[in-house]
Amino acid sequence: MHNLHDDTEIGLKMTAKSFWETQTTVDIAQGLLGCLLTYDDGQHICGGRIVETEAYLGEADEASHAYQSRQTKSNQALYGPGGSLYVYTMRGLFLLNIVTQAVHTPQCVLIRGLEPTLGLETMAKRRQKSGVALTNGPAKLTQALGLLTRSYNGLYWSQTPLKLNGQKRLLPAEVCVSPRIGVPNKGQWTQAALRFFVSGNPYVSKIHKNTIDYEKRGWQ
DNA sequence: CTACGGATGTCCT
DNA sequence: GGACATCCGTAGG
Repeated sequence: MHNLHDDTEIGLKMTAKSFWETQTTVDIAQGLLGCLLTYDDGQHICGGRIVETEAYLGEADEASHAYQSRQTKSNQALYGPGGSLYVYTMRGLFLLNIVTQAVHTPQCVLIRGLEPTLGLETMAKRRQKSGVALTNGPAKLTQALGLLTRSYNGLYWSQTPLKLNGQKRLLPAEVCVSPRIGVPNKGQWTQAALRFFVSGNPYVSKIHKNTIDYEKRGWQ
């Protein structure tokens, strides 16, 4: 993640195309940890710090929707430019990914966990839950944010009601790495260390309770 | 904590 | 028509 930290007298420049297209997807997945993500559904602005991500590595990756260059109407956005959104639905739920790399290189980062900082009441109302269950999963956080549409699928993130800010990024004290969640029977791609999370943060999905850092929540 | 079943859109035959 | 999917909630040990 070398060049993530370099231009950070003012933080990460996520509006720059080069942020998404000149670094590896793995570096971007790690670099997004600690960045602020918010969404305005027109009524309320909600959001928080990204605490968990996964990298999906395109044609070669058996877990990727673009495995073997698969191209369908619903995964088309993966083939777009870095920094555009890939919103995927499964079982009636919405999952938020950000495309990485240049056009026709269908890689992305899945946002899996958020530490809420903005609009907590609204998110609790939408989720009918409180505490970590607000945003400790990829479909939980889209429900909390109110991002329940695919209308921004394929658009560059800054042209949508979604905001990403790496300029006041919190730094993880330690980044943990593990296999991705929900990728069974895919050989080395099931095992691949492509999930990244803030060690000890309570909003990481499926975190072991005895590893939670209640004091600093994994931040420096 | 683990295990299962729900509920739903998309793709392919 | 059927299989399956980047999941979630809850029941039960």
